[in-house]
Amino acid sequence: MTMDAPSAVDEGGRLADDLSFLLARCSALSNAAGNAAIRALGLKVRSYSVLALACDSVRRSQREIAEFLRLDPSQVVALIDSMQSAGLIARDPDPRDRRANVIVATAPGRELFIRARRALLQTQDSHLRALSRQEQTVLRTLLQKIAFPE
Amino acid sequence: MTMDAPSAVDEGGRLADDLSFLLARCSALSNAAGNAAIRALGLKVRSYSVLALACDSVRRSQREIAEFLRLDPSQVVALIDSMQSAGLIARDPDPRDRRANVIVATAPGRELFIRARRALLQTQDSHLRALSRQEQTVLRTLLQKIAFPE
DNA sequence: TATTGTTATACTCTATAACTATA
DNA sequence: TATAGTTATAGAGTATAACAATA
Repeated sequence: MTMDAPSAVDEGGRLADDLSFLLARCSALSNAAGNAAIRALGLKVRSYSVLALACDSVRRSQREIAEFLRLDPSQVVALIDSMQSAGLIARDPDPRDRRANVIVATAPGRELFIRARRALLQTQDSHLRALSRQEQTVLRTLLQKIAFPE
Repeated sequence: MTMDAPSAVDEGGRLADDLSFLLARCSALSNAAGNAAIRALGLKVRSYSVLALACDSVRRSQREIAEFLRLDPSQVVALIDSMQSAGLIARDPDPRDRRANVIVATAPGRELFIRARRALLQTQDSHLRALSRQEQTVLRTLLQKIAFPE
């Protein structure tokens, strides 16, 4: 019993203890910092993510990119359009399924990705400086369990 | 050296290992599940968060709510308007600063909050079932360090 | 029949600037 | 001068349905 006993509604209901709220706030902070970090490169966190997948050795269709980034496939069309216009990625027809396009990064796209990744890592380090390396590893493992459940 | 050695770009650059991406994806999943869980109550995660703060024993101004939820103050106006029309919260003029409103929940608002919190906890339990209780506690602590740095 | 990419559309959310009344 | 709340508005993001080509 403290002097400032929380009300009945407060007990266990504090927003600051709510995992969903914390995820939302951390994600918003991270997204804002990330956008600022790569704005000079003409990228946002969203387009950077597409670029990262296009650089990955796993070749992915637009559909797979949409699922991975939790976007509607129709949204991915516009994203890919603009990045293709900018010469960062290309639509590679899938010979095994003529409906599908595999999204691959161009050489300039890969160079930009590497620069953007470097810029993001620097701000992440300053933004996540509240966590030790070990804590960051623990956080990564826990988030991956939620993000990609078996 | 595995048979499927990652490309040079892949090394250390996999999106699935990126804390910012993981935060975004977890937040998106959590937000979608949360919205579905309380849709029948006429709430979304956003309005639920406002309601939770209005129920808190700490009396907050619109400005403080905006900062806490990482929203622009102008967005909070519309949110509060609709929730006030629904009779869930009230604008309580701050006698010490006649510019400011303190946002407080009405009795129906508190009842709805309790029901919504119950609904959310149930889906959280199913959504976060990938984590043990102990892991959830660790995750909460780590996220709080990022969300509210000293 | 079902799926991939696409288009179109409407809706919500977000960001910005400006205004008022207070401080 | 600066701040709390408000208004207006343009832009970005989101959700939905429908379509052609292909499976």
